[in-house]
Amino acid sequence: MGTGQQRTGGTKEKILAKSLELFASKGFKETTVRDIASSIGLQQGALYNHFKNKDAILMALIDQLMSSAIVTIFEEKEPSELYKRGKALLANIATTFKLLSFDGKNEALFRLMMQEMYKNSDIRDLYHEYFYQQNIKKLSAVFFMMMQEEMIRSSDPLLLANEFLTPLFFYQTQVVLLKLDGKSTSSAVLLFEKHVDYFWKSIRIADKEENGGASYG
Amino acid sequence: MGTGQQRTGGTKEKILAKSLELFASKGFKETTVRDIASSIGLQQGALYNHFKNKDAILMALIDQLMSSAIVTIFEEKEPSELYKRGKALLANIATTFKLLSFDGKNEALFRLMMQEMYKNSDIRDLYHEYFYQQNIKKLSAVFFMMMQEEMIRSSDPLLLANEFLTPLFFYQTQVVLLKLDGKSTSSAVLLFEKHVDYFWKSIRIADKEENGGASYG
DNA sequence: CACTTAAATGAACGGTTGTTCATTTAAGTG
DNA sequence: CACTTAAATGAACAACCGTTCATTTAAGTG
Repeated sequence: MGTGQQRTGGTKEKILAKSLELFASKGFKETTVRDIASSIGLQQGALYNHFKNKDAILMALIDQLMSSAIVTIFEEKEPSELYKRGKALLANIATTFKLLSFDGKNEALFRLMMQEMYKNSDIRDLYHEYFYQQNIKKLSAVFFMMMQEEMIRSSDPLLLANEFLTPLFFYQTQVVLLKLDGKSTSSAVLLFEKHVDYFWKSIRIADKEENGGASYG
Repeated sequence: MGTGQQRTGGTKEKILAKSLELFASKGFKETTVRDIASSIGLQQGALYNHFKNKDAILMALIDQLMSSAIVTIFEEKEPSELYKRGKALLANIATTFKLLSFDGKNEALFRLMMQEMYKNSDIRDLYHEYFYQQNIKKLSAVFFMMMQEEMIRSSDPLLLANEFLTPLFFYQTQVVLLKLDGKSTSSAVLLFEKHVDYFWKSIRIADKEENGGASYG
């Protein structure tokens, strides 16, 4: 007894994966336990060997969301290291946002979060704390250091962080929505890079005109 | 016969108003016909004298959404008139966004749209066409004229329109979410105005230094 | 082999859902 | 007044929901 034998063929993981897909595309309430079970070739009752109830499946997915790539935009380094990379850091963040919209699992987690946020205060807190606040704070710390080093014009770091991340978040949403209808995402995708260029040009200290010249004249 | 006598005490409107409230806070599927009926002191069956079924209520609300203030950010004037107002126009748009988050009905329509967008392609189309595309196009026309008149630096008008509207949309969402938890919206609200200042400063042609000086030195 | 036990079955349960409908109520019309 | 008709009632229905459970299956262990 108590040897904790593992006999599972990964059913629990299958349940989570299929539930995520279904919750993301139909919504939590609209997805029935029978939907989930039949999507992996089981009877409804079998699910209750792996989860206490339907809500427990959602909670397990929320846990996944918290440690997912969605909420960890930055690499593991500290702001005091990150700021040195300048525009390349911003470009990297933008690319991360862009790729997340095209990774199946992250996209589903994103859609789940967006839909249930308005009903579920746990998801709302998670969105606020991890998805928004944490990234905003870290990025404003980066901008603060860039200002001290006179890489960028000095202004409100928190505002700058919002100005930079906010459009990325919006474009990410746009891409996800466009994909739902099978529409082209190319023009939305272009905006990711255009935003980085535009943003960096508007904040950098234009001493050296590092690459492209001024766009007017 | 056929005189079309109106005997109603506005029940149909009550149904729509209460349904909107309930759909926005609990979701469409989660709201029962009995919820709606009892919220206006009726029995469930009475609703079917006014709407064919539950879906018809949602569709009626979608029609309201289409003509609501949410999707008509601009005044009725043409871009060739609007552009002359310069920064004041942008400030006005930002204020409109801000106020919409505090108007009960518009806020509810917004929440309904955000929740059901991912499941309902009608709402998704409406969001894309009216809420996003229409405003983006009109604003880029305005920016284009501002460039021709050398009020602002010349660049991609479509990009500029996105750069301006996108943060406003995000802040609007933030305010709505914060209000759901009864949290303070003051710092989010501040960002509306900060954004206008920051944005205008970064695009205007800095010939005359119209008000605030450069922020570094 | 016998024994244990995680996992799957499938019927069954109580509750809730959207919807229907015969009936009643009450307001407008001549 | 009598007549018409929109609106409200409240019980009822069939379908569907999440969940339970006695039972079976099958894999690991000694």
